[in-house]
Order: sequence, then structure tokens, then C-alpha cells
Amino acid sequence: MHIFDSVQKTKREFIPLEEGKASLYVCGPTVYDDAHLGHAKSALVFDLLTRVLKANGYDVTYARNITDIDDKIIKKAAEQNKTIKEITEFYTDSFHKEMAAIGVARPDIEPKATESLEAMFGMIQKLIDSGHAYATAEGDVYFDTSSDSEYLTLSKRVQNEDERQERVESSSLKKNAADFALWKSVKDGSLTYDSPFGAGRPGWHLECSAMIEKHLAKPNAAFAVDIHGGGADLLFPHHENEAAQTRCSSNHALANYWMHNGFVNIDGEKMSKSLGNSFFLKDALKEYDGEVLRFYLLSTHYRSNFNFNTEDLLSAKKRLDKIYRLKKRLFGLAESSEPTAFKTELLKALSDDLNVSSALALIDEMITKTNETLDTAGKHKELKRDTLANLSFIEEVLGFGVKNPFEYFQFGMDEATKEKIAELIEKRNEAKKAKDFESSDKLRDEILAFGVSIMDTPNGTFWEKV
RNA sequence: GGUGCCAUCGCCAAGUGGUAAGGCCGCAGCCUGCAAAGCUGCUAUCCCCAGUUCAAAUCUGGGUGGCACCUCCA
Repeated sequence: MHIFDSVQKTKREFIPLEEGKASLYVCGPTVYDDAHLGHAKSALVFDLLTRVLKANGYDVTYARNITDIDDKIIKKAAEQNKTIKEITEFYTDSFHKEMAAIGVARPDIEPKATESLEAMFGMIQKLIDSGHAYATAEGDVYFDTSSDSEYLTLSKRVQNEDERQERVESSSLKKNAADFALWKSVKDGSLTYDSPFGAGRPGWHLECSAMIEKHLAKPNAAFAVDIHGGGADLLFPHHENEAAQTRCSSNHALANYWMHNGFVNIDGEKMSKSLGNSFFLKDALKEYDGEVLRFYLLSTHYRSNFNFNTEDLLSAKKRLDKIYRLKKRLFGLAESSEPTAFKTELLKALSDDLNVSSALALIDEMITKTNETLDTAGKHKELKRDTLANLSFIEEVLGFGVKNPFEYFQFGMDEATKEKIAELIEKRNEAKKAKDFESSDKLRDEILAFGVSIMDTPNGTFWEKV
């Protein structure tokens, strides 16, 4: 399998630190607000990555953190007159629910900042002891970027001297402008923790490095983890700083492979709160089946920027519909456990840096070919068994088509409406039987008015939400 | 200003040296009482200019046009 390494800027073959195993760490959300489509995209990308790694036989350990210590959380709590814990628990819970709705599995490890303080203290101490960090008179602890000869090699950034001078003056206690906080002295009582360095809060970058050491790092490997992922905006300064902390406090570099997913824009504009409802995942879930959102957000390569708009989403839905129609066509039949050429090809496409587009092309070709054969006379027993196996594989590795196909096509329809439609279909079939096509067509118009389409098949009349 | 990314059919989108995947939309047809679904057929030489090469959407240089990061935002 091959992965595009966003630090080396090239596609590299994936060779794990430990044979047969893969460790993955992804920067998760700060739980102070509802998840937006960008969070969904990131979670989806790395959910797909773990599935593809597993399908390739790797024993995957996936960790994604929850940042529950942050100034924005404190601000929100104050605004809503709630406790920090009420805020973080509420948004952690909604994050989990919404991710589940788009088929994102929970990571194996989900560390929280509040539960990782000891690990952070240990890392700060190591950095101080080794001369990579210093405490100021005000009680803050900073990472000394000038002590790390490899600083900025990750993001390949060039320090701007003018800007640097300017910032040094505005923050006189820092040795270098680029130095970042490991521990922030806070004495207002809003949210402070006792530490060997005084009361305060950890710097944001620290938790990821500390959690990785605590949960994933292997003692004698050249890298702490195989893969580190996150949004494209995290490369600098977040990941640059994480990498610096880790290499200066341990005997290994942070990650062998770095993966960064592209951004989600809305109708051509960068997401901003002023754009309203489509911004949040929870609002999108009211309008569309979570799996449609999953399919749509995953249908473009993860490294490209993604432009979310209704037209393309509907186009994606139609594509997913085809998978479900084939499922419907083969509903209730037994599947083969034999390998198929399709499965091999699909995994091959996805193993090439998650080339979902190629995978979808293979899926569509498989569906068309299968339908074509099924349209001809014959039982096609083997084809049906293999096709079901193919569909199962699509579910496993891409998470598409996991629902009951009949329920999928009834998204958002209440029971009363469903019963009403069933009644009208019954009446229409009677009219059809009597060859009273005028009545049957009138009844069909009534059914269509519910926003569904209907289809007469040899197995009866079915309807689908449009 | 610094660093980097991108530009393929009306729309979405693969493809990193060998003569352009797939989907949506559209048109024609098969099927159907008529539809829907399904199936068949049809639709691009890859932003512009120059260069390298037997051969370039794919490499190099220049241009134009988008975009991202450089402010603890995925």
C-alpha cells in the first residue's frame, strides 16, 4: 500500500515500524462547539484509512484525541453559564453521535487532555532538563525553538527575520519569537491545574506529543508512530511543534508518515459561521441520510479541497442509490466467501493513497455489468453469490451500503405516510389489474406527491424517496 | 511579503511519459399499458505560450487564473 507523505511530498510505500502492525494518531476535535463538515471530512478520511489498512492485513491501533482543555471551552462555559465539564461532555457526546451517523467507527484509543496531564508534565520536565525548554519569571514554560536545529524542517518554513524581530519585542519574556508555550501560567481560577511548574494550563501542542508517547510509542523504534494525520491547517504550527517536542524529549522522531486532508468549503466559500446551517454536521444530518454525506464527502480525493454544495451532493446520492438498488435486487440471497477479482481490484485502488475515485469507477462498472447480466434470462446463481460478496466488501472497506436497502430508500418518512403510500399502491394495483389505467395513473400521481418514485417489478411495486 | 497547492467534457472527478476512467445532467433507443428502475448508444485531447522527447494532460521555463497556510481553525 502507498501513502502520500505530506512532509516528504511524495507517495511512499507503507512499511510499518513493526511487521504486520500499523499505528495511527490523528488530531481530534476541541470540544467547545458542534462538529462541522470539516471535522466530518477529517474523521471520514482516517476512518477510511484504518479500514484499508485492516483490509491489507494490518493490525491497526488508531488513536484520536479529544481536546478538553482550551480557552474556547472556557469562554463558551462562561457565555452559557455552565461548567467546563458540562460543555466538554455535551460536545464530546454529540461528536460521537454525529460521527456514528456517518459511519465513522470509534478509534481504539481516545485520550483526553484532562486525563493526560501526568504525561504532559513528564514531557515538559524532560524538555527543561535537556535544555530545550525554559520557564519565565511569570511562570510560563516555553519550548526553545533555537535549541532545535531541526525546527521548521517539517513544514519547510523559512523564518522571516523582520517579523521575528518585531515579535520578540512584543513578547519580551520569550527568548525567540517562534517559541511556543508548553505550560501557561494561569492564576485567575477559571481552569487551572497544579503542576510542578505552578498552577496553569498546558499549551495546546503538548497534549498530542504526550499522548502519543503514553499510548502508542514503541521503545526502540526510529519513530513514535507509523502515521500521524490531521487537517491541512495543522501542519504549521501544530504539527511542527509536536514534532519538535517529541524529538527533543525522546530518542525518536514523531511519525514516519504524515497525512493531511484538504479543506471543506461551502458553495465556493470558506466555511464561516455567518453561512448558517450547512456549516454544522448536525444540520446536514437532518436533511440527508448520514451515509449519503459519508459517500459525498469521501467521493473526492482526501488531499484536494472539497467544495460542498447541494447539487453535487444529490449527484453523489444517486450514485449511492445504485449500490442500494443492486442490494435490493439481490436481497435475502446467500453470498460467496470466495475471493473475487473485483475485491482485489477495489482494494488495489484504495491502497494507492486512498484513490476513492478509481474505486467508485470500479464499483459502478461492477454494478452495470451485473445488472446487464441479471437482465438476461437465467438464474445466474454464481454471479449473485459473488456480487453479494462484492457488496459486502464495499461495506467493509468503504462503509457504503451498510443499511437495509428498503429502509435506506425511506429516509425521513414517517409511519403514517408509509402506510398511506402502501394503501394507495394497493388501490393502484387493483386498478391496474382491472386495466383501468386512467385510475391507476391518477393514483400514481397521488403517490408521487409524497416526494417518492414508484417502480413496478416482477416482485411487486416498490417506492423510493426521491 | 514568505511558503506551498491547484487549473482535465455543462457540473463533479480519476489519470505523473505512450496516444483521455467513472458519475450527474442531456439526447436517441430497448424494456414498460404508460412510467420508474435497469440496459444500449452518443458527447473533451486535458488554461495559454515556448521547450525537452520517437512519444506529454502527465517533465522544464514563462504567463494567466484560483486557493491555502504564515493569527493555538479539521
